[in-house]
Amino acid sequence: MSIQDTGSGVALWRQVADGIERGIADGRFVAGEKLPGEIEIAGTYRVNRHTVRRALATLAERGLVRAERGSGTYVEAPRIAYPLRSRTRFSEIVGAGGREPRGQLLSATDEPATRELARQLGLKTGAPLIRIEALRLADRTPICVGTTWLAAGRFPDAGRVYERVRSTTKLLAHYGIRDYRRASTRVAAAIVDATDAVRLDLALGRPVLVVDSTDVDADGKPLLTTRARFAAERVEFVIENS
Amino acid sequence: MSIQDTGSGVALWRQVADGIERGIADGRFVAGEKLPGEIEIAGTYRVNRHTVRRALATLAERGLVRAERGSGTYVEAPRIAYPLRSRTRFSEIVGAGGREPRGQLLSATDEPATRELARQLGLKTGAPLIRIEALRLADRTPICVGTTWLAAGRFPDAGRVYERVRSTTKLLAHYGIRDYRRASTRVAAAIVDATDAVRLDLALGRPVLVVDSTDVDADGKPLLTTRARFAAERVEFVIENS
DNA sequence: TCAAGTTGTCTAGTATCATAGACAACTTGA
DNA sequence: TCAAGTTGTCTATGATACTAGACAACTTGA
Repeated sequence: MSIQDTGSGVALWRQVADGIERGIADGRFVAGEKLPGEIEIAGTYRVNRHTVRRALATLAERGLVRAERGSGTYVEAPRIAYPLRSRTRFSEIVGAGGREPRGQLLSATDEPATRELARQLGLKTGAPLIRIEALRLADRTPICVGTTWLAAGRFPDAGRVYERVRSTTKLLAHYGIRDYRRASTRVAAAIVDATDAVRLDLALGRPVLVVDSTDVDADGKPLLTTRARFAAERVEFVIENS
Repeated sequence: MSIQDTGSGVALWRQVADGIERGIADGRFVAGEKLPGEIEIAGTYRVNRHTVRRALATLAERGLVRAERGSGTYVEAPRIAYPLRSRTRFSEIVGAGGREPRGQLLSATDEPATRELARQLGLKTGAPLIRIEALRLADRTPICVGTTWLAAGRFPDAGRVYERVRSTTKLLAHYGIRDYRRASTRVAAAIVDATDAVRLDLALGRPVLVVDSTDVDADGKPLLTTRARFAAERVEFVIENS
């Protein structure tokens, strides 16, 4: 691993951080596993413990590791590369990464359309909607919480259906919609709120990626609109420039 | 070119030096040509002139540029022409270019042969090997990092011997092997990894030439196999069609 | 309950990094 | 010869990097 003396123009903490990151990248440290203690790392790189702490701090800030006081520093799961395409299926993306996609219904309620929701769905303000809150996981790691609104008239009992199929794709198929595509996607970032923090198993103050999207059928008619909150430290979006 | 603020762990003078070196490497500055003045360089990178001077000083120390008081700073270093022959000696090649060849042992460890290594060395999978990591320089410029594997049975204590003689030729001579030749050579290219980048004093993202080769004795029996990573911007391979 | 081991936080000192300005020494071209 | 432009050297100041030591806060397992 051999670190260079100071004078190389690359800070020691950066060399240590790169070394650990490389260890994670090529599997020397597995996700969930405990890293060696700070004192031990300092020994192997022959630097001060504070220098190791600085390296770990940058890795923690980027979500690659997580420090637990009194216990140790643990490797976090690598981020899922999440392509944003016109055909975006959570199950396909997670499955492609060799992890098992899961869905979990949190709640299904009725509520009237706000003006903004009505506009996105091509309905009138106050039209009856079904609001579905769902948690999506890869294996046992929560990835995102999504709130989906559908017109109650077109998709009666959508909540109960979703509870059974646990997938948006299958939900729409149940109503005879074979194909759909993403009409628009907007991405923003925010700090997780207390409710989502519990659902996503995130510490308070951590960032989330907020994705607003509307799916339409083959004719371009709006089917549903979704606001999803992704745990930023577990996902990175990939935009393909085609 | 975009230089990062301080805090990235890479010193500004290093970023400037890398930028200029890159300019030389991909031909923006040609050998013999005058670089822009220090004040102008400072302007384009938005740093102090002293910072530029430090960057140029390291490049001068490595022989890439030469400063002439009152006149300017000029690009020196042409690439080393590195012939790939059946008799290939690093020390001879570098010495022929009027530069002093140096070798530096990075590590010497024991490890069992993988199937691939065993095949190349004519041994059984799992046979004990000695793995030597060495850095090779011309004057003070790192040229390549090589990982060499030898059969531990035939070359006991090879690590300690290499540390003393710092040359593959002399290492083999120590075991009574007067002559050897290259049996096979394969050349590939890759992006430098973080560890080699530090060793080769290369900026991240720069290409390396990866050379896999096996040396055999006069009878054609494999002696050692090597995977070397050459700083692509400092070397060009010459294949002589004879 | 306790000891050992871990991460978190604080103070302090030294070295390096980066900026700023001034002037000397030298080269080049008019 | 002279002016403009170049690199070389000096002093000075503040910010950052690295090391060192001590202790607090916490977790784990015996």
